[in-house]
Amino acid sequence: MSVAIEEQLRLSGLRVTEGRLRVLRMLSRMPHSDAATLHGALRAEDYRTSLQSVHNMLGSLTVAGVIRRIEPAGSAARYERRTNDNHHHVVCTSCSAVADIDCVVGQAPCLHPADAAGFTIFSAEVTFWGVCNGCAPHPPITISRNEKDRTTA
Amino acid sequence: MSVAIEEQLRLSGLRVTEGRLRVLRMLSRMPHSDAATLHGALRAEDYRTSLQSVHNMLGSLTVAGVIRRIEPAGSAARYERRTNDNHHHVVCTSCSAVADIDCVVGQAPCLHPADAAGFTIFSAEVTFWGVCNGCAPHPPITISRNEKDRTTA
DNA sequence: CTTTTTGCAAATGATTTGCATTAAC
DNA sequence: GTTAATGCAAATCATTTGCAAAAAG
Repeated sequence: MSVAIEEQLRLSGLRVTEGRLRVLRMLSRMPHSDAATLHGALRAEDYRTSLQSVHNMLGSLTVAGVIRRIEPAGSAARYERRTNDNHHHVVCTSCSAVADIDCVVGQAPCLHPADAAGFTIFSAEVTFWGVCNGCAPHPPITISRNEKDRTTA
Repeated sequence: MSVAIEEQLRLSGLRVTEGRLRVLRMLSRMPHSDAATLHGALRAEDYRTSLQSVHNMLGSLTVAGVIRRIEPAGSAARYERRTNDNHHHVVCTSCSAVADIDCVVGQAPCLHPADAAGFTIFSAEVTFWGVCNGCAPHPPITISRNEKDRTTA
C-alpha cells in the first residue's frame, strides 16, 4: 500500500522520503489535521522530525498536488489527501473541527466559474459553518476580544 | 450621512466614537481593506490611531454585525460594510485583490445549508479564485517555499 | 556525485492580550 | 460617575526563511 504512495510521489516529481510517506499515511488516518497535530502524531509513533519540516513536507506535497490544503478562517491550515473531487467542508464554529461535505448541489462543479468583476475565475471553494456533534448541546464558548463573526453567509 | 452611521452604531449597542466613524467611512471608500491598510489611510487623513486600535475597532464592529470580515486564505483579514446580502468574493491569486461577486446561482441562499456529517450547518461561504485585470497579462509570480495551492475547487 | 530534503534557529506578520488612560453616555 | 473604548507594549501563533548537514536518486 505504501507502494502506491511512493508511486504517487514519484509521479509528482517528488523524492520519496520517510517523512513524506509518514505524513501521507498519517493524513489518511487523520484527515483535516494541521501541521502541529501531524507533528505531534508523528512523534507519538516515534518518528522524530521538526515542526518546520512538517510544514516543508506539507508545503511541497501541496504544491505537487498530492494533498490539498484548506485554510478555514481563523485557524491553522488543515490538509487532506482527497484532492480533485470537488468536495467541500464544514467547520465547527465552536471547536474548529472540520468535516467533508460532498457537494450539496449534486455534480461537480456545483458553482460555475465565470468571468466577473474583471477577474478570470478558475476555481471556487465552499465553506460551511456550523456546530459539530460534540459541541451541539452546550457549545463551549471561547470569545476573544476581537472575536470572529461566523454567522453570516 | 454620518448620522446614519451613528445610528447604526447605536442600534448595534456600540458607542459612537470618532475612530469607529472614521473606520466605517473609510471602509465605504475602500472596501475589502485589511487592518493595516485602513490604519495607513486613517493616518493619511491625519487621524492618529494605533494599528491595534484599528484591530479593536474592526473586531467590535464585526462582532456587532456592523461590518463583515472576510479572511481569504493566505492573506490578512479584509473588512467590508456590505453585510446580510449574500454576496461572495473573488480573490486574485496573484496580488490578493478582492472583489465582490453577486451570487452566481441567483437568489440567496445559493447553497442550501443542511445537516451533514453530524454538523448543524447554519451558513455557507463561497470564495472564488482567479486572476484580476491588472495581473492577467503577465501575473507577477511570487513563490514561497511552501507555496499555497489555489488551483483546486 | 548532484540535487533535493531536512533540521534548526531566527525572522516575519497578523492578531491578541493586559492594563492604565481617556472618552461616552 | 460608570462602563466601554483606546493606546501602547509585549505576547502569541502559524508559517517562512536561510543555511548547513544529510539523504535520495
